[in-house]
Amino acid sequence: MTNPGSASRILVIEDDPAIMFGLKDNLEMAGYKVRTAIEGELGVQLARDERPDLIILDIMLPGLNGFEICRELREDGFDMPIVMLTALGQEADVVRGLNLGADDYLTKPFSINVLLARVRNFLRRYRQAELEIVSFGSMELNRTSKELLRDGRVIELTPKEFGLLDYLLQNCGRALTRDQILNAVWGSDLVVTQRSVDRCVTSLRSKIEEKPNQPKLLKTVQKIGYRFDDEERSR
Amino acid sequence: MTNPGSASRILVIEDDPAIMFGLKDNLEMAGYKVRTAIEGELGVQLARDERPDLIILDIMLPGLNGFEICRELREDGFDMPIVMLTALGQEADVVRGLNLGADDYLTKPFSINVLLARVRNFLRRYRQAELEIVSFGSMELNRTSKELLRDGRVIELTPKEFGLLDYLLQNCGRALTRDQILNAVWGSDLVVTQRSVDRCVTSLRSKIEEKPNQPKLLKTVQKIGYRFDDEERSR
DNA sequence: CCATTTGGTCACATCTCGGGTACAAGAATG
DNA sequence: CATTCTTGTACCCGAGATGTGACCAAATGG
Repeated sequence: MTNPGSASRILVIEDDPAIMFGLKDNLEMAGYKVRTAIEGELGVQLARDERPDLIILDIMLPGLNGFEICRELREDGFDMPIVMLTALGQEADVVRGLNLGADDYLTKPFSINVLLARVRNFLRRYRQAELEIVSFGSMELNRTSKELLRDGRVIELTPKEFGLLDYLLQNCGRALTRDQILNAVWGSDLVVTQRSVDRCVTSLRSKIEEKPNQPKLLKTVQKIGYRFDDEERSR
Repeated sequence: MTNPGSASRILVIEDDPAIMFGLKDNLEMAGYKVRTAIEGELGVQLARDERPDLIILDIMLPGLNGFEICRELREDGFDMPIVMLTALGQEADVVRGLNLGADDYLTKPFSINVLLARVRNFLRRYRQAELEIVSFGSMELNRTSKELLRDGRVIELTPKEFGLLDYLLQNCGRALTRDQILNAVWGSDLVVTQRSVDRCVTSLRSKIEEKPNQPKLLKTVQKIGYRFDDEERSR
C-alpha cells in the first residue's frame, strides 16, 4: 500500500556496489525512498514484501538474473514499472527483457539525469494512461470520437494507425518491442510479420510528424522497436 | 424515465458511510436528486430500475465490486456516465475500470469541488439527450411529435430511422459500435444482424444528408461503427 | 382479406485497409 | 571502408468491411 503524501519507494537490484550506491544516493537526493538488494533472491523477496512503486533491475546478477526476476514478478501479478540496466551491446537481451514484462531499459553507462527523468515519468504514468482525451504537442487524440486533431483540425487516421498511436501514447516514453506492439494493437492471435509494425509506423509518421524522416515524436529505437516521446510532458 | 426540466438524478454506490453521506449532502445542496446504495447488488438494481443520469461508484464494495457493476451495466446497454472512486495507489485498477466502460475516476481523498465540477461537466454533455427539440444544421428533431423538420418542412422518417437518429444525437460526437446502437435502438433482446444497422444508416442518410455517399453528419468510423458529427456545435 | 408500410436479409458492388514484396537508405560491425 | 543487418518506403493486390438495390415476411389498417 502507498501512504498518501509519502515518497515513492524504489527498489534497486544491482550487484556492482559502485553503481548501486550511486543510484541510491541520487534517488534519495531526489526524494525517493530506496531499498537495495545485491542479488536476485533477496531482490524478489523485497519486491514481494514491500511492493515498491518502481524497480531498477540489473540484468547480470549473481543468483537469479534479471530476466528471471522480471518474469517471476509479472507471473505473480506485480505490475510496478521495471527499468532494466544493461551493459552495452546486449540489445538482444533487452528485447527479451522487454518482452518478459520490463518497461524500459538503460544502457550502462547512463546519465543519472536520464534515469531520474524516466523514473519520474513512470511514477506519473498510470494517471494519464487511459483518459478520454490525450494531448501531445499541438495534437489531441480523442478516444471517444476516435479522432485525432491538430490545432482543431481533423487528421484522418486508419483504424490500425489510430490503435497504434493510442497504444504508443499509453506507453509514452517507453521503448516498446515490435512484439509488444503486435500483441497490443494487432492482437496476440493474428499472425503477421513484424514488418507490418514498421509499415504502420511509417504511415503514422507521415501523418503526424512535421518531417517524417526526422521524427520528433515517434522515434526508432534501433534493434528494439519504437518509442513515443513527448518533449512537453517528459520534463 | 427522465423528466424534462427536473433535477438530474445521481446514484451513489459507496459503502463508507462518512463518504456516502458527505457525497449525498453535497450533491443535494448542489441541486441534484440523490439515491444511495451501500453495496453492489442493490446498486445495480437501483441503476436498472431508476436509470439515474450519472453514477458515482466506489471500486471496493461488499458484494459485487465496482468493476462488475460497471461491466454489467455497460453490457446491458446502459450508457450513463460512471465516475469511479478509487483509493490512492490503485491506479492500476483505474485503467481496468476505464476499460470496462467507466468514464472518469477520482482518487480518494478528493476535493468535493472537483467532483462537482466533473459531475456538472458530464451532465451538461448528456443534458441534450433530454431536450424536447434538438437542432443540428438546418434541421430539428422534435421528440414529442416524433418529427424531423428541415427549414420548417417535415422529413418523413420511419420509426426505426427516428429512433436511430435520436440515439445518435444523444451521443453526438461519440463513435458508437454497432452493438451499442443495436442495444439502444433495437433493444438487447431482439436478434438481428449488425448489417441491419448499416441498412438503417444508409436509408437515414438518404433522407438527411445532402450527398448521402459523402455524409457530413452521419460518419462511418471504420471497424467500429458510426458517429454523428455536428460541426456547428462541436468545437 | 387485401393493400401498404416497415424493416430485415440477401446479394452484389464498391471501397478501404493493410499485408507482402522488393528495393533503398541507414546503422552497426569489424 | 566494406559488409551485413536493420529500418524506411513505394507499390500492388486480396480480403474484408461497408454501401445499396431488390426482395420478402411480418405487422398494420381499412
